[in-house]
Amino acid sequence: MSLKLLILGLLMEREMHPYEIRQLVKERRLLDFIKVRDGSLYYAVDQLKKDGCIDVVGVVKESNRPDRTIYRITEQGRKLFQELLMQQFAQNKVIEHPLYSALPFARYGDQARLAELIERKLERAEEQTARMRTVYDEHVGTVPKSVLHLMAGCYMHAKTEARWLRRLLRDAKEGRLGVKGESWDLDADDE
Amino acid sequence: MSLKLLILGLLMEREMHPYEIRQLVKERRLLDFIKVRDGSLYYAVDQLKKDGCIDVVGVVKESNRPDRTIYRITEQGRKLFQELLMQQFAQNKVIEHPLYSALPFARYGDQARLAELIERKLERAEEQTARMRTVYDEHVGTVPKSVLHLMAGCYMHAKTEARWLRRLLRDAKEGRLGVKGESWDLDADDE
DNA sequence: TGCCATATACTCAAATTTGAGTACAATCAG
DNA sequence: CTGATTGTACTCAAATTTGAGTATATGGCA
Repeated sequence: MSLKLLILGLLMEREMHPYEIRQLVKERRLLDFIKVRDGSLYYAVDQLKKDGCIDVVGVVKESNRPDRTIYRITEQGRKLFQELLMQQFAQNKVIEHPLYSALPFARYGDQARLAELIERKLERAEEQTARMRTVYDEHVGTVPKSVLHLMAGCYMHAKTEARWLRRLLRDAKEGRLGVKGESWDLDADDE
Repeated sequence: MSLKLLILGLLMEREMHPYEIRQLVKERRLLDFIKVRDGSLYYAVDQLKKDGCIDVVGVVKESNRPDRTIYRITEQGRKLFQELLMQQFAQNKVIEHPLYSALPFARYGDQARLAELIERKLERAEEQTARMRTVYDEHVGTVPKSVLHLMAGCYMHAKTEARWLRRLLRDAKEGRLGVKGESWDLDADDE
């Protein structure tokens, strides 16, 4: 599981408590690319502990803040880390877009309303494209190239989505979603 | 949940039993875009029944085949369908690539091995691009345009992934993943 | 005829994710 | 100085997904 990889990866750098992991993920802009819910985080940490991949180093009681349990990665954990890293690179599952399950039934919905929703999605995708571009530009030269690739990938995918939605919107606006249609040029860059 | 949308959408056409839904999804090539595990399918059907969105029409006992429970969509179900459809178009979550959680830690792994894995991923992405292109071409003129858009989206995303991986592979092969690197042209179409 | 693979039609426990809630502290505007 | 918001650090039940298993039947091949 990718969250375990994330936790172990950060613990390779130094000992941490779960909340600190959360903070670090945010700080490094990884939150823009990887979702981390509190529940999953603490669950994953518990699993890792149970499997002997991380150890409790100690509990810090700072005056009147809640206790913070600090963890360290073990030898076992380093092994799992390597496995998960390779696994993540080895697995080959096709990414699924939420619209994929909706599009086949688009003709049953109110066309005008759908066009509106698609328009909003397009706006978001364009914002996302711009944001990812900025994040990328801001990190050039300061982070390892693999991280740059991560940001680049996010930008490219966002841009592709925008391009996709732009055409979808055109057809939606003209109420063509339900009719059998001819081909268009999938590779054209018609922005 | 998108699986419920799928089930209700197919039941809009006619009454069916769960296994038939599975078959239909396969037949229409939707399986290429949407994953449907048996467990989830039967679970979702149970939920829909419990919520009164579908009714049991009857159980067919064909000689010595297992019984097939046939379901029909209810008025309630049609309402939920509309809701889910709109929800699916309205939701705006960024797609997450499995590599996103691995790339930040790529420098801790064996570089040669990673390059190999990336190469394999690239091959798969190229195959997927070609397959999706074929699926698209095969369906032009015979399916509603929204379905064509679905296939087009899948093709475009696969193509983008291949373009992304191609550059990643170049850096991985030269062991540059761990070093701080300069910018490259994200929009170039260097195939 | 015997054997194996595949198709049919599910079931189920275990793992994981989700989403909301808890409890206290600090900070800041009015 | 008071009330509202935000930050810290988790907890937990319920929903969902996963992956494997079950049981029967059919078709093909040797």
